[in-house]
Amino acid sequence: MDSYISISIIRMEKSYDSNLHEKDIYRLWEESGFFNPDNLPNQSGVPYTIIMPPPNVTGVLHVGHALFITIQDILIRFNRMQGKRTLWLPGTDHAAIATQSKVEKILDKEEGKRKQDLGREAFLKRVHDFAQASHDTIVNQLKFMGASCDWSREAYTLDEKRNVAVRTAFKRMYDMGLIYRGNRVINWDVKGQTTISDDEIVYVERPAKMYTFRYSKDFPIAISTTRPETKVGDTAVAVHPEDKRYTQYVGKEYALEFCGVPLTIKIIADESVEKEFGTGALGVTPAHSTIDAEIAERHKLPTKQVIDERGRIIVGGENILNKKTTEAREIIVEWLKQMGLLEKGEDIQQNVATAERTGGIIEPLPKLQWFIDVNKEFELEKDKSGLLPFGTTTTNLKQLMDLAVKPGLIEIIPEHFSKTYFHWVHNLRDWCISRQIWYGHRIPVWYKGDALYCNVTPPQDEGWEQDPDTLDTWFSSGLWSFSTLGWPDESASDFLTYHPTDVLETGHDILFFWVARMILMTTCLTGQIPFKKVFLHGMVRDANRQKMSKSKGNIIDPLEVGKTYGTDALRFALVFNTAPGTDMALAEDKIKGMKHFANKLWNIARFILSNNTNEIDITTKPESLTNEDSAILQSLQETITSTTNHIEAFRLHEAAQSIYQFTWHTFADIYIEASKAQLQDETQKENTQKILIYCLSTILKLLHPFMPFITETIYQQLPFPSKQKTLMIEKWPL
RNA sequence: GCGCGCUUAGCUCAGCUGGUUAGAGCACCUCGUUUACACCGAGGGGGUCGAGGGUUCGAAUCCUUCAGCGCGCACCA
Repeated sequence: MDSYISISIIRMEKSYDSNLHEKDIYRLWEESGFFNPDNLPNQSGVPYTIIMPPPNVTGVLHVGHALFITIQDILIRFNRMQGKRTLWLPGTDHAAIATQSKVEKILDKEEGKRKQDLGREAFLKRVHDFAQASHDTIVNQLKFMGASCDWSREAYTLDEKRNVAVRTAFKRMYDMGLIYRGNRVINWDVKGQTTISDDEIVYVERPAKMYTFRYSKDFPIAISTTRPETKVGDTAVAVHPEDKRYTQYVGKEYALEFCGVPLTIKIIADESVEKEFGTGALGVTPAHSTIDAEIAERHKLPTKQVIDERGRIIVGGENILNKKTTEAREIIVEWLKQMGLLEKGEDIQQNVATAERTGGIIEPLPKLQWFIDVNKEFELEKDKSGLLPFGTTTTNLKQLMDLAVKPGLIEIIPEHFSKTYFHWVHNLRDWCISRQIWYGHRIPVWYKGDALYCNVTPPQDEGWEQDPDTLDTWFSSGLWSFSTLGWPDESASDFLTYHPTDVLETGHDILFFWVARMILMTTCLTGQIPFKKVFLHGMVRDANRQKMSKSKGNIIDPLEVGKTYGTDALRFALVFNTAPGTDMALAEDKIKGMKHFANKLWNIARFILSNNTNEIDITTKPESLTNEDSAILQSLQETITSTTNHIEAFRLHEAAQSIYQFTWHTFADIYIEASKAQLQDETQKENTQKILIYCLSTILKLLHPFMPFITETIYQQLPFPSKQKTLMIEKWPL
């Protein structure tokens, strides 16, 4: 019986206990240096790059982060084992508005102070400290999840190198005429006291009242609105050109007094007006509606701002002056009633624009801001990726974004998301990039009187003042694929070696925010595509398909379940039975089931290693196979092929399924059971031992990208004298 | 209004270019402690693949209509 007991088994507990191994294993990997592609044995290998979507430094990682870490780590480990020079570059995102408002909240709650009480510099120090602490937590969590990223290249969207990239990008695009400063109607977040982009708006359905009235008794047309208070800023009434009810009035101008405010209203005809809506006549408020501003531009109408940044009325007599919009509304409605001008007040459902971050109402108002012009024609100097049709060099940003996504350039997976992408691109308007917040990249523009100076470095002479605004966080995120690789130094070896990157893996919810902006910035500034594939994952929901949120109490904390069931079990549960791009339901039971699988593997290894397989010469092939031997070897070969094909086609769920089924229900259930008899037969014993150990080591390799910790732990127990220092760089089986 | 997606076993979902009796995990039922594992093994029940129509030798898979659910974008005067 002695022969069944070996040294190996003594070092393997009866049931796999992840907490005994994971930390040591991660340290082993880090010390090996192989996270850094410069240290990989095969320096002539083809590069393979993923730049990590930087998590916001606003808190701790949630299970959604756990999902992206898992998916990217699988792709990275798979490609590394295939001998590629594999780089997974990690980083974190300063997330300007999100981080600043988080610190503002803490400041208010804990000290009852506002940021102005501290001043710009002291406040920024607070934000910086918060971001640093948050960053450290995130890094530890990434390591906990087993992320095999190259920490020596770690980047932060607001560090010095990225700042140089941002200033350079701004300067170049300014010189190309793609960045301009203009007074336009923007989305003003009254609560957050900043502009935001169109994509940061969330529409919330609310009940509202739609009023139908005339400006004055003499005015011939009634109009409808939910916002009577803005009507003090009207400069026209627009009707449809073919609306016979009103043709007689078109072109006429009326001077009148509306609630104490003198107005000059011109009646115009514009195609954009719907005859059927309301009275078929639209009161045009050029200063406080994007649509109206466009009409005003077409008809050369004057713009009159009547609401300011505090969301208060700035015209009129004491009755409305300085009042909040909602208060002014009531006053004006009351006035309309008294004057007998109000014809109707109906209850309707209305979509109100709110700011994604603060939840505050968006007040459209005119403001001098910085924009990226998406329609302006320019010369694309170096078209390295072959974006433009042969022979052409002029383009615009919208067209570039359109051209970049197609077979041979950028491929979006799942494919149907490319439709969503094109739809967004085609409807894109100029992107407002300046923000009135303190935390972020300061706009590299200085003013002295009427003079404006834009450059990467400040002007040398006295008296210049820098623009107080910062840039939209997505401006710097848009540079992420190349600002992390040494750009603006285009001869930097990382940039030359690893760009364009291979895969961008991220959630489909930030397709516009981020993916599209990266394509815009990268094609424009480098003439290259940023990545070859965009691999989108879905949202992680709870077992009942509900969104996870603190208030619902249904949050699964990756660290907590990782400690209970093992990180490998969590990782496997996240990809098992989950198709790309679709939302997934994650129940704790599922993770538990995957823990059982890990334990199964553990015991398979214990069984094999306790059968003296450490004395077996695995360099020679087994001979005279039994039926069971042939069957398992063939099945293993099929598993290798299908797993490889599935991963290459981004079907990680199928790959996981394939390994799971083979390991448990073919290898363990059938072959190991058969081997028990074969091991008793002296003529078959050695062959069987060889096959067992061969299958085990192959399973470890196939499974390693998915379950790196347990596979490495077992690998370290294998008897091969010729094995690699870590399983991480073993050769992927063929 | 425009667009996208989903509807397959009790639950959560796979099913890649149409091809043998439609799969997995969990749950359920029966039996079982044997060189690893009860976090296990052997066996089992359970689906007219949302509904109708069509293409095809053959459809969960392709086309079409409809219904329900979810999401995105736009409008919202």
